[in-house]
Amino acid sequence: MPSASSPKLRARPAPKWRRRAEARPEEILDAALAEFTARGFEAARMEDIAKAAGLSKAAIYLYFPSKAAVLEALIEAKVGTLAQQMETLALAGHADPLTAMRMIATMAAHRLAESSILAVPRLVISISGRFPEIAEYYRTQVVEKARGALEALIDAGKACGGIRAEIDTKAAARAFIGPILFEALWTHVLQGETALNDPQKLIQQQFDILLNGLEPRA
Amino acid sequence: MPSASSPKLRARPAPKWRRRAEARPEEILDAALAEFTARGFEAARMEDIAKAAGLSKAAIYLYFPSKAAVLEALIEAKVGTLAQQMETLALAGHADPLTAMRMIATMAAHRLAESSILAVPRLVISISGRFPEIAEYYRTQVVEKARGALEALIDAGKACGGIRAEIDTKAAARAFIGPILFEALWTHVLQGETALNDPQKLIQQQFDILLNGLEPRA
Amino acid sequence: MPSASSPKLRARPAPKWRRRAEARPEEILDAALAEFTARGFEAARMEDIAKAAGLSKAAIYLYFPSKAAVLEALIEAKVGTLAQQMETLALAGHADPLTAMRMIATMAAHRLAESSILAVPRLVISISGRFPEIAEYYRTQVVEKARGALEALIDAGKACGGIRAEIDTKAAARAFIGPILFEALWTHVLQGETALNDPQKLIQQQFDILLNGLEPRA
Amino acid sequence: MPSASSPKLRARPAPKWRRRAEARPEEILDAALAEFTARGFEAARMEDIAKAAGLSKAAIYLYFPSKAAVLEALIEAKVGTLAQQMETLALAGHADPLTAMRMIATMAAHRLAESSILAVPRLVISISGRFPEIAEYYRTQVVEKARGALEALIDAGKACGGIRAEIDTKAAARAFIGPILFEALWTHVLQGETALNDPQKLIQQQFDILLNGLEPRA
DNA sequence: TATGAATGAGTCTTCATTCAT
DNA sequence: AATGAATGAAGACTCATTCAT
Repeated sequence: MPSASSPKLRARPAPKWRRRAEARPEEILDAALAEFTARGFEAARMEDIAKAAGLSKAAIYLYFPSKAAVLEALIEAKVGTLAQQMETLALAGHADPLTAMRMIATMAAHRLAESSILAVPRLVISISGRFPEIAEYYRTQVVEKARGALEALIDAGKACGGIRAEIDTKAAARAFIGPILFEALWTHVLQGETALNDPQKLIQQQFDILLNGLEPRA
Repeated sequence: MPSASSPKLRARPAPKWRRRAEARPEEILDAALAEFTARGFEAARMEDIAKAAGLSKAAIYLYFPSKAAVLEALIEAKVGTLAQQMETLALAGHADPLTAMRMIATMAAHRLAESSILAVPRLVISISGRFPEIAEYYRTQVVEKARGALEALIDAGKACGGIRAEIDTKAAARAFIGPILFEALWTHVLQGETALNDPQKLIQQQFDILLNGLEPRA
Repeated sequence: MPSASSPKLRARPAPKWRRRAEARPEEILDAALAEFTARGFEAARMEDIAKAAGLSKAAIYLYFPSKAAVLEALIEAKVGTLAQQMETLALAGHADPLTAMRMIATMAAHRLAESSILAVPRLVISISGRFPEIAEYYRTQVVEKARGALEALIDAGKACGGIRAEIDTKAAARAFIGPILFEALWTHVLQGETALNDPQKLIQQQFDILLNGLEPRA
Repeated sequence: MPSASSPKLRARPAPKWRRRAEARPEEILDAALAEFTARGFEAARMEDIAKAAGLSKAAIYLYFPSKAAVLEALIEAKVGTLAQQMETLALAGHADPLTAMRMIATMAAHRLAESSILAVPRLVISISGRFPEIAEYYRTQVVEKARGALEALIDAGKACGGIRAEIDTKAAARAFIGPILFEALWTHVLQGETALNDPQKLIQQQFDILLNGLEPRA
């Protein structure tokens, strides 16, 4: 993460104390995520974050040098977990790529039903104007990795004949991810009625189209 | 799925002296959109909006009672143009639904290449936490309408045999919209390298998958 | 009235136009009195005064150079009427001073029942901190005149034997005015239950005490 | 009928650094009283109050949520002291009611000579239009209590024969309080020449009239 | 480590006042 | 004589951040 790239984000001086520094920061970040997504980065108040984390406002500054630093650390932390999960998943399924894709989609659909899962990407979208480096970081660390893994899967599918060879890999990845993403935004951001409450069926339908296409087969 | 390219999105150079008062609100909204998307709603300063619109800070309050009211009016105004465009488009193509869909997608891909097009939906996403009613308004007035129109098109396609009858309409709409939306977010929010600079090809590939599916035909 | 005594009150330049200047100003002053007493001088908005007077905000400035000038003119106007009324009254009754006093008190009690009557003195009290010259002007032009007239009456009463000669004139005036004033403040400012709704009785009781004293006569 | 001379009405020189937080609210209220009475509630600036109290503007908001809240707290605080003083005084003198009344009047006259004493009632009058509840609060907590105590005294006087039985108690109270109140307003609000600089004589004269009446005894 | 107290630098909002018409 | 439009200056209130303890 480009931690000092933003000119207003001073690098935090490696602190000497940081004793219980393993427990506290995480609590703070959790609280911050909640506040940031509820009210937006600017509108979120350090005091509320502190209260939610069970600290005093001033104590946050023992762990993070500024509000922006909290945001950065927050993204960084969430990204860590995510990225590796994805790679594992994708690598797991080179044997039978299509089955692997269906598993991935099912899992994704399940997790996207919980609204907290979308919190981070939503936050990233909302602050992307003010913190482009964070958006970029998220893209490279999360989305691009996931995309890469998915594309590898699709290539594997093409290799073993489950997927037509002439298909553009990027387009296929997009066709796979896009609908799920759309449903997630629709549900959690725009608060529309969701198809996510029956993930099994959602994925079933999606895969039918994805694999067989809209047109009737000859 | 986006939006009338307001030709005034860039604020015009502030004129030295007063002009027709009827133009003012629109100028203010254009300036506001620019500031809101650049910095976020909270971080945008009324003074900057005013300056960009060529007015004094206080003058904005002659037209809108508060910052939040500017936001609301902004969304409302943009939504107005959008919604009707969409319906027109969709209704236009019941004769040959599949061709119509391809046209719509091509047009969308073209327009999404301009980054200003995504400004409003992005703004909606970023403020959806603080102003859920606005998000809902946007959903019902824009997204739901567009979705409805598209679903009608798909139903027409099913009726005339161009689309398999057993396909779920909602899923098909999702499969159509999702990838385009994903590419737009990818490009403008996450700033990844875009496929949008060759919209023709993008749509070509997308439709190939959408119509024929990933699997080889028997 | 010390019209330019306050350094912040510029003397208004004798205007050339002032054509319908006889009707408008009075309407403005009436509206101003209402707003000033309802909200206080500072909190009263020129726009509300204008609206109440049936003009545009800007039009007030054709008649008065500033908000403070409106206040001054207002006091000046109200004082004019009051002062002469009082003198007339007092002079009228040198023949039978005690009867005259009773008449004055009765009339005062009647008029003080209307809450609008107290509006000006109340306003004077409330702005006395910020505009000491106005307070002084009011004292000299109204209260001192009234007091003078009343003291003359009391002196006349002493001369004709209706009032004990050894009584201090100022103290007698105070004893006469004070209770009425108190009742008025009590009623209109502090909103207590009033004795003013039976002015006849009020004055009866007051005069009994005033003339005969609290102690039993020998 | 006024009030405990708060010895801190003049703001103390602001100390360089923090002191006991418990003292702060009181300091703020003292400073606020000074500013409110000098300029009026609306015209008084929070910054000036803060400066006078030796704090920053923002610090006031640690203790009071708004300017109006400062006003309310101010009145409440001053009222607290006052009310109990009055009751004590009045109860003290049931043995010899007339002597007690003379003592009360003397004390009142003495205290009214200090201009700070009238500050609170004056403030109450000036804001009564905008904050009627405060005026009412002041009436019930202060004026009505004082009046009640005084009326009890007068009733006691009637019972022991020092005051004529047929006299209306309320009227007598008014006749007692009114002149003192008038002199106070006259002196401190209208800035007339005062009789208060010889309180002894003032009370002497007042009581002569009050007890014996204006008319010569037979 | 932790915090209560404090503040400087803003931001929205209001309003008396001006001016072109 | 009148006003719709505009603004400069000001004020209440907020909040990230600091500091003494």
